[in-house]
Amino acid sequence: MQMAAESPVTHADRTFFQLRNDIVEGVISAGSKLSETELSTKYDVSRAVVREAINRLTASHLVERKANVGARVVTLSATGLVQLYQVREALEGMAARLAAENMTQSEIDALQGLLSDHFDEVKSGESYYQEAGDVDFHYRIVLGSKNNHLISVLIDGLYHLVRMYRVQLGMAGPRVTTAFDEHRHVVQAIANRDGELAEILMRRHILYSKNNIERKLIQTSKR
Amino acid sequence: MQMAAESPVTHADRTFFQLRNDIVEGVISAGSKLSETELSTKYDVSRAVVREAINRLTASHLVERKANVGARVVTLSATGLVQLYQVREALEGMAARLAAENMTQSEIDALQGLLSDHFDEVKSGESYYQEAGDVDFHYRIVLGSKNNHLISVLIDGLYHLVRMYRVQLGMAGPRVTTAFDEHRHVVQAIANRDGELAEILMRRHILYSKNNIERKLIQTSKR
DNA sequence: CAGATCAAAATTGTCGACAATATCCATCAA
DNA sequence: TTGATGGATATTGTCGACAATTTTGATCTG
Repeated sequence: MQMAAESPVTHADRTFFQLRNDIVEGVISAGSKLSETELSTKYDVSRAVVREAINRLTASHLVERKANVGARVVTLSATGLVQLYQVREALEGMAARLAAENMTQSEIDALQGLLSDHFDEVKSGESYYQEAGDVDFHYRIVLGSKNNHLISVLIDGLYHLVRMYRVQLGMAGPRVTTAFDEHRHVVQAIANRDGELAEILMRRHILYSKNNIERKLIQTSKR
Repeated sequence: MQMAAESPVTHADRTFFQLRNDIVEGVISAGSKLSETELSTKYDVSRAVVREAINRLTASHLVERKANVGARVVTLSATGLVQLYQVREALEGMAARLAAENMTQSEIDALQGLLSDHFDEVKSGESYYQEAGDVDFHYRIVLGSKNNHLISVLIDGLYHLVRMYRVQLGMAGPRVTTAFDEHRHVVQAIANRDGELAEILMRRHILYSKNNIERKLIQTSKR
């Protein structure tokens, strides 16, 4: 999937992408303060562009800002994770419903092709699956909804937070084969143009997914 | 309802609120270009604060920005309206479900009180209802979800766009009494702590609501 | 020692100037 | 007339300096 390469055109763009990546990957740790001057020397740009980058991150819910005080990276928590997945369930459920109505036949074919590629990987045991494959699957369906609001809220916003949770909790986990089956059923419903079923299956898939990552979170906090 | 008075603390805040209001109310017309210098003289602040205000509006989907070109107020369209309501259906449906689980008993009591006040108004024929009452109803349920993502996406984001459509299409319309009944049923489900039903009813309410406003849009475009 | 007070230091907010880019418009060639 | 070219104009992007606010921490007081 030619992942709509986000190419920075302005300094603020570039700084925004770098900063976002550093936050998601944990290079800048969750809950830490973002000093404008410090970051401006680190990324070698003026404070103004750092400010703009931070403002954009605030819009993605990766950073919280208080007037006259400054910005902090969000802190990860169990309740935060649950709330995030509740929103995902609602939005991606709707996305699956709309995808069933709006995806072109060739897009559906491509989606099925993607799935059988994954199947081969899983069978031959390579399968790190989760990260690359799962993301790709969800992206295609969200884009297939053809709903701009849905697309931007999820892809520009929530997904980065989801990834932040995954990365920082060290998700490589199992859940490969069962998730694969769930994906297969969703695609089947979309291919049948059954939006109602696609929504139900997608919501359930995300619910399971939440339970899985939540279990990890609890394990981690016990250690 | 003590509507969490958004009080501007910084110039950028104030400019953001003013600009947002001017856009929603149609003082600055849909689709028009936002010149930074022009606005900075109009609101009597520097270009930097105008830029920040515009960036925030971009995050709320009220304006669109292109690098090195500038920002424009979004244009309203039938498909845009449909897409907006699809997202509302998903998010507010989930909000109603969560509200049924998470609202305190006193919050539910207050919500029922609000409804019977509205009932008196409707019966005595005052009833402009739609704007004030409807907004209040939806706000309470979204807040009752206790889900921060849901709250911010809807209240800081989509609702302003919804209002923009309503204002600019001159919605004062009928649909008062039937909407009232729909509200009543949703509240009943929440009072019964039946999240599943609350979600279904809320989704249907929003669907009807969309059909109603869509009809107006078609009428308007015919004129 | 706990808490209040206040000046110093650090950080964010705002501004005007300059640089980089896009847009406009007159000129020219086919 | 149409379309291309290139320079003038206007607009956005970036910067460093100053203003306003918060935070720090040293001193004083009970």
